[in-house]
Order: sequence, then structure tokens, then C-alpha cells
Amino acid sequence: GWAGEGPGASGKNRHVCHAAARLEMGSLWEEFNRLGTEMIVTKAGRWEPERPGGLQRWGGHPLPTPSLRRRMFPTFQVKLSGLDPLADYVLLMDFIPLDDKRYRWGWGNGGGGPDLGVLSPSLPCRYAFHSSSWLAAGRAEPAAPGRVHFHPDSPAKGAQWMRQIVSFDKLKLTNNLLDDNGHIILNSMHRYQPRFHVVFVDPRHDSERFAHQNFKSFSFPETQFMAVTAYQNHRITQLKIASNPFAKGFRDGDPEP
Amino acid sequence: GWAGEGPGASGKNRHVCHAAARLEMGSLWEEFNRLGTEMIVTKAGRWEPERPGGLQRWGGHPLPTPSLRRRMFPTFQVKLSGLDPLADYVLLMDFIPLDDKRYRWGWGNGGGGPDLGVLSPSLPCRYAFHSSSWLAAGRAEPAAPGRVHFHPDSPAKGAQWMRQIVSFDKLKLTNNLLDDNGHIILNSMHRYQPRFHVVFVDPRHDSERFAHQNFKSFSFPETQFMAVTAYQNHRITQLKIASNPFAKGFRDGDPEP
DNA sequence: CCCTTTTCACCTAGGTGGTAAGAT
DNA sequence: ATCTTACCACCTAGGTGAAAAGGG
Repeated sequence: GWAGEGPGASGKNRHVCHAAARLEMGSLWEEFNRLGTEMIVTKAGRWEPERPGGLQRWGGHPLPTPSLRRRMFPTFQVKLSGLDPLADYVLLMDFIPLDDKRYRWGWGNGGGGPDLGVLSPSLPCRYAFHSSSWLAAGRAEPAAPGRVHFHPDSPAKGAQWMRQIVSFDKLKLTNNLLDDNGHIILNSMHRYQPRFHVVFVDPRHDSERFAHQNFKSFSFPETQFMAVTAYQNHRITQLKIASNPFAKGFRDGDPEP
Repeated sequence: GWAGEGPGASGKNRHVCHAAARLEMGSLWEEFNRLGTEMIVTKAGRWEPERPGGLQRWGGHPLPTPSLRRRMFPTFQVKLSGLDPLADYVLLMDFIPLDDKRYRWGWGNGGGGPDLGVLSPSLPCRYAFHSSSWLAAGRAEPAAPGRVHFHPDSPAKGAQWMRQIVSFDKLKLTNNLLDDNGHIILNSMHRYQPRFHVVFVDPRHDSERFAHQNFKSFSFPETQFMAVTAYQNHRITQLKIASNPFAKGFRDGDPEP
């Protein structure tokens, strides 16, 4: 549903104070969230394929460093309303740690010693599969550089943003702290909350003075996830295979189309 | 090389008067031009594939009407210089008829009557293959609606445009007069000259008054072509197959990589 | 007859999780 | 023992000309 109000809309510029965002594919997000959403993060770029004659550009663009870094699935996409059709806006996303813990997936006690892992109070015990579950396993790694992802159509008029669903399908995740492709850097085995920001492009000369009034932020709790380098919860794997068209090769039968 | 000056740079706004454009892949364009470049134009959209559950959007964007309409090959791409790095520019292309004739590909005289076809004076006789060649065959069809193609990154700063090669690889050609996808409409069997325009986005309130000063146009003669629905000159077909990566499936041996 | 449209196999390009090997 | 990486088969998505079919 429509949701996500930032910390009080008071004092906001009139160009953003009525902005609203509805999360798309909400039921799919909730289905994942009930199991404990996991998102793959990877480090390596795609192995540079053999280029005839050492060709490094094609179609006029430098060949993008082919990247195996992963998209999010489900894709974060919203339907916007309440923008000024004629004003310019920038849309962007960032990711904030949900807590200061790192996690592990297991049985709680791997061997002889006392069980140091505990289910985080913020993690419902349903985030489990058979006898395995997510267990807190110490303090979080130092936060990775807090990158943001600008929607590639930014800036654009409010009318353009409201015309159709806005999709962040170009957003990619990595665990490479030295990533130089502008991707979002996350720590594996840590939990994150995606955030979405609508920023009014203020044409006033001293617009910096009003920066705090010119944006509005949205947070959808059902989109929180655990960053992993390989899926841990087998139910998550199966739901990804069932719902992501690119994973169709791993489907067995012909259930719900 | 650097080329294409419009009709006199005098009276141009200082933001465009020093603009210069170098055609990329010039030797490939010239190789095609020596044979008489042909570009495919098509009418139909791609047959709408079966969508599970009637899905009409994916990744948040409405599924683009899948289109079989064809790109240009070679791709029109230029390297820009002389722009104001901090000013905004719009880049666009259009296509102007090279003459008022329609053409046919053949032997000049198909049967008993007198040969009405003549090689156009503007068509070098080398635009021929074996005994076939391009022959003028009457007056041109009424010109199709004169559409323009805006580079999708428009508008952007001069610095952005000059940073790397600007490619019009998204540009598509059609012979469908009723096309509603914004593609470039051309008449088959007619000759065209692509034009490239750099437009300074004038921030002045009464910028319309200066519209004629705020753009600069470039025309590269080696990019002229005949619009066709199927290739006529077999040498053109072979050069397309040899140089377009998407046609690799039709290559025979392993010549010049 | 000449031109156009449709359909097809074969590519490029790149997004999936599986799997086995590697790292700590 | 647990987490990470590299490589793979198998998909989606769509850009090619060939060849056959259609149309005036």
C-alpha cells in the first residue's frame, strides 16, 4: 500500500510534501519477507571475454566492464503520485543497516562450546528452515561506504515520473569495498533496509539552504533483506527460481504461472 | 575527419559556434559508401510473444512494443569537441531526401520498350553490381512526416557529451507512415542524407528569439544511403555480414577479424 | 516482374542458481 | 566448519540476413 512517510513532512517544500510512493509487487515482497529475504552480493567482474582485435568499445560506448554483480530480486519499483508535473526531481535509493550485528546461518551450536548465537530480537523466528535459522554472530563489520544509486532517468519532470512505474532494475549489489563501478556496496551476512528518496531540484540560487526541505524519503519494511554470497534458506532459493524469469532454467514442474 | 559545417557559422551563439563533430567508423562508412550504402526499413512490429498470465510489463516498464524495426548499420556515432562543458545541449538527428527521385535496382530495360531508367547524375556508376545498378525510376513519393530522433541522453552538459563517443544506436528506421513508436519514417527506394544537430539549451526567457542562433548542424556525405526493404546489392549484404556482429551467423570463413 | 512482408535459425548480450573448488 | 569465488548450463531479450510467401 501507500506508505513510507519520512520523519515528519512538516517544513517540507510544497513540491515534495504531497509526494507519495506505492511499492509495486507488494505481495511478492511480502512472500519473500515472510521467509526472510536474501539478496546475492558478488565481488568479481565477469571474465573479460576475448574481443576480436582487442576491441574495447562497441556502438560508441566503452564496453561496460561486464559485471556479474547482481540485481535485486524482486526489483524495487514504485508508483509515484503527488509530484508537481512541471518540476524537476531526482530519484535515488540507498541502503541502511538494520542493526549492528552480523549473522550466520546454522544450528546455533556447532560443537562443544556454549551456544553464543542468539536469534536477534528483530528477526522473527519464522526466518528459519528445518532446524536452521539466522543467528546473531557478533558485531557488524564497519559500514561500507554509504553509496547511493540515482535512477538513471534523473533528473526528470514530475509528470514523467508519475506516468508509469519507476523501476530500479539497473541497481546492482556488490561486496567489493573497492568497487569502482558505482554499485551499492554491502557487507555479506548483514541486514539492510532499502530507502527511496524523492529530491526536488530547487532552481533557487541559494537552494543549498533549503536542501533539508527539498526531499522526501520512503522506507518499506517488507523490502528489508539479508545480504549473502550464496543463498542459505532453501525456501528463498525456490521462491526466487519460481518467480524470477531469468531462473526459469531451474524450474521443475509447471506450477502457478 | 572533422567536417560538416552548417550553412555559415556566422551569427551563431558562442555556445555552438565552436562545436565540431568527427564521424566515428569513418573508414567503414566509406567502404559502404563506395558500394552504395543500403539501410533496411521495415513496417511490422515483432510478433507479440506469448506472455505468461498476459504479463504486459516487466521490471516496472511497460514492455516496449517489441519491434523488428531496424537499426542503422554502421551506427551513426560522433566525437564532439568545442562545446561549453557547463552548458546544456540537446543532440538529435534527422534525415533529408537527397533528391526527388525514386529508384529501382535492375538492368535498365526489363523488356521490349525503350529504357526509361537512367543512372541519376548524383549516383556514381560504381553503385552497381555485375550488370545491375541503381536506376532512377520516376519522381519521389510524397515525403514522409519529417521526424527527428533525440539522443536519449538529452539534455546533458557539454562535458558529458564530449567525454566519450556519442552513439545513435537506439535510432530505428521504418517505412510505416503510421508508426507510433517515434521511429524515423523513410520511403523505401529513396535516398537519404542523415543530419546531426547540436542544440544549445538557451536559459534566457525569450530564447525562442534566438533559436536560429542556438544550433549547429553537421552532414557527413559518406553516411548517405538508399532505404530498402531488402538488400539489392549483394556486395552490401556481404559487407554487412562481415562487419556487423549480430550477423556473425552468416559468416563463412575467418577473414579479417 | 519487382517489391514487400513474414518467419526462421543463428547470433550478441547478459541475468539465473548449481556446483565444486578455494579461502579463512 | 563456514563463507566466498569461479565457472557452467540454461534462460530472457533482442539484433542479423536468408528464404519463402504475399501483393500489385
